[in-house]
Amino acid sequence: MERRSSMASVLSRRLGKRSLLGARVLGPIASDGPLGAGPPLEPQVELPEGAAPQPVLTCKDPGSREQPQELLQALGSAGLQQVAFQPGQKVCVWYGGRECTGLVERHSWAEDKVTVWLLDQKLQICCKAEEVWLAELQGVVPQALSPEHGAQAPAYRPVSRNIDVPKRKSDAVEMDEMMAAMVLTSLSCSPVVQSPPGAEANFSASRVACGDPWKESGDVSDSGSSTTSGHWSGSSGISTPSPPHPQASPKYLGDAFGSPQTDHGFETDPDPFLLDEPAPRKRKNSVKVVYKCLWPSCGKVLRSIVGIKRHVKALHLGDSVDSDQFKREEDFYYTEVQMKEDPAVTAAGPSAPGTPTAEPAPTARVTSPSLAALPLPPPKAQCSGSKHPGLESSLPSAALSKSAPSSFWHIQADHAYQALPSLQIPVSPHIYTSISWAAAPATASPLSPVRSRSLSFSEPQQPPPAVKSHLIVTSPPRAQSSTRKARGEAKKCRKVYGIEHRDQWCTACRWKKACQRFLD
DNA sequence: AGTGCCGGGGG
DNA sequence: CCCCCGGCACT
Repeated sequence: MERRSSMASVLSRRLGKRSLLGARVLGPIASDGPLGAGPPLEPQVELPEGAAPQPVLTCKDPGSREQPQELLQALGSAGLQQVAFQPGQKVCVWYGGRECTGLVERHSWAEDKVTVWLLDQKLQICCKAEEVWLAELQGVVPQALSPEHGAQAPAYRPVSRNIDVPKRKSDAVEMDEMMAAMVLTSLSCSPVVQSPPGAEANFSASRVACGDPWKESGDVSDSGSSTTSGHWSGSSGISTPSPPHPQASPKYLGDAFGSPQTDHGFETDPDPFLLDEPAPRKRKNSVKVVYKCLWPSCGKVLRSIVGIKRHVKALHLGDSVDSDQFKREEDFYYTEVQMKEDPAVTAAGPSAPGTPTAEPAPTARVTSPSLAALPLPPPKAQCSGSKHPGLESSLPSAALSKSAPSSFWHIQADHAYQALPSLQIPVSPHIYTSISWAAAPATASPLSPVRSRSLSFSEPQQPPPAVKSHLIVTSPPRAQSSTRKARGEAKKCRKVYGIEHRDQWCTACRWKKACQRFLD
């Protein structure tokens, strides 16, 4: 009745918005695969439009290469060689357990991060500068591994500095095993992991293994906040059973099994991790990076990776862990923390990062050396009164890792709808993932989440040659009123699960709201 | 016709 | 809040 009347006004209002949208500043972003069609948008920031065109966007790195002297120092302390990577440079990265070559997308000094386009993987990752080395430099090639990549040997690899790096016979399978082992290990031993058990479990090895199953665009970048809808459960192949959390929501489990596409075991929506620089990338120069030992009652803080590794290895791991499988285990026992200036780090001992005591996200950021991190249930979520308390708290990683297609993240994601800010979650002592739920409309982050592709959830479709990421328009005239999300090309719950399994949809979808699970 | 999702509305 | 749904923009 009156709805009608109000409708009118609403309508006009809506139209207004829509028309704006209709104008579609982001035209190209939506579906037009080809980027050409787009309006005369400026080259726009970090839009890695396809790896194809040489990515030399020299122009604008958001607040990057400025004058991070401090950082340099910090790095120096780490005893690492510091290189200024230029966009377009060919480099090697230790990613997913092996070296991958790629092109430098940009080098953010402030973060000491380098965004690299992995050619083989067709994805972009963001890692610490230390983990990247110029491909051209034929320097001290440490191990004799990467026989295959013989082409360019790493001139420098952080890890190998003190400790013999694992590089074994680059074997995908072995890699998996290794990862699995690591995961398990950290799962059972790691001090911090206790609370968020699902953690490592999710961190399935399979996705870490470079060049493999993890969908093409499985990028993992720790770059600030990445829009994420978090979800998906473990890997298909490996089901890391974690004894601790036996019971899962019968409901979800049930559904999971019943669900037709459960077989996939995971629903990846890699995009979330896409590289979207957190708008406020700028960091105070006073950032200090330290590495904290996460061993139970240790909490030692060192300023260099090498140092911390040595510490962990020597004091906690001992030499026993020698089988190459564990060589890099130290990685799991320390965490990198970037602090503003706070000398209080040391005191942080008690509240280990992995603990639910989520640290005030902004201050601490951690990156995993070379492992792809998976999103984890934000520890915070629990606090923020979510409705499935039981579920979340006892969310069995195991359970979800195998069949529940959406159980775990599903749940989390659902709440995401409720607008979670953006937090970083510890995935494992040393692996953090930052997630930020796109509650972005408000913040006019010019460079906001960019989703590139739709996750091929139930169809093994091959990724197009180049990962395309649509950039988010930053139309100068700030048409950021783009309230209505441009129709995503990604699959949404409905498509994925079908109406029959509506109960598996994310709540947002169920409520006919913007899908939070497969956001685009 | 089918979808995605904004704006509203009911309980 | 949680959940549903009319309706409209898009596909």
